[in-house]
Amino acid sequence: MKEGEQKFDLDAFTPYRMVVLGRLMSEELGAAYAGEGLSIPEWRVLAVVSQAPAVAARDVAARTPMDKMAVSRAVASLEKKDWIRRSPTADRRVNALELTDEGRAVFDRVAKLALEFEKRIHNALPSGKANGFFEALAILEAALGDARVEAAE
Amino acid sequence: MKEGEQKFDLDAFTPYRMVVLGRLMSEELGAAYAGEGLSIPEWRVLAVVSQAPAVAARDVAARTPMDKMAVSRAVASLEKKDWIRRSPTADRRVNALELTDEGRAVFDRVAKLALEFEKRIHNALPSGKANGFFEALAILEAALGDARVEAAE
DNA sequence: CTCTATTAGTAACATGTGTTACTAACTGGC
DNA sequence: GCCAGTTAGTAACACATGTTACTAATAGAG
Repeated sequence: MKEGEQKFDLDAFTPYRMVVLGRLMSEELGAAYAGEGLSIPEWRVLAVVSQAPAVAARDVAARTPMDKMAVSRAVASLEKKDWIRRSPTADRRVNALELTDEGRAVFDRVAKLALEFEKRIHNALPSGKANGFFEALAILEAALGDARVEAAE
Repeated sequence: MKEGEQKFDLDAFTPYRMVVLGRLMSEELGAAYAGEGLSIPEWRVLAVVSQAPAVAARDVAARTPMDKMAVSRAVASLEKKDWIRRSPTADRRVNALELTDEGRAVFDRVAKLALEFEKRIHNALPSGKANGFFEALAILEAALGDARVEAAE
């Protein structure tokens, strides 16, 4: 190796590994999503709306890594399938979002598969390692999230 | 909660957290990539080619989560910028890929930033936690990768 | 040799995603 | 009340990405 040349092993690079692993997981789950005709943004919207009744689109954007445009698209698509209902609120710019019965049924089926998958992940990790892993995840989320907020100010 | 309704907290869902965290990291690094006019696929190609002299595009595809079309596009773009050179081989379908001097220089600068970022990640994790985290990553990669290969057979 | 099956790479199309800019609606100061 | 500034949501555009199908080249069976 000449002077100044960087040695670099992509396989040992953490951001790369995180992205690839996240992608592997998404692909696994893709079967569950796609089987119900759900995209990932749509699934995220359903997940947020299922927890809080009558949320607004902006709340979904605040609770997920989607911008308001992505939420808008997902909601429009979900409404077309009659899985979500929009109703007017006092603030006429805002629509309250709710699951329809059918939307709730779809969400329940996918959530069931998602929870099974989550269990598989936990089982794959030897007991004792799992806790450390999730703690480390939280630490990194906090470290990077903070850095990002600071940079935006 | 009515009968059969799933309780589901997106923030505690590991695939979601992995994807979001990977994305946060990519955004951090985006400054480094974009500062040099590099996209992520291009960066991956540079990283693979920097390690092995005269690899073929198919090898890049085999070593990364990119399909051959993604590699083709990244290589075409890198060649236009004169950061990669293609030379013919005995098999006339295949081109041997190599970094140009300028390509090597760009790669070295970005790799330097990437390694600094990697160090930041390690420093963010309390000593003792870091090893467990990377071991857990490897376990999950193996578990999911295998499942995926099986499914494809 | 030669004919079929496979492989490397790309073109063309469809789809998804990010970005900017806009409209309608609201808020708060005056 | 009224106007400047802000917010919710969407439209329109550019760009990136995935998918399918194709071409050229090679390998391998017979």
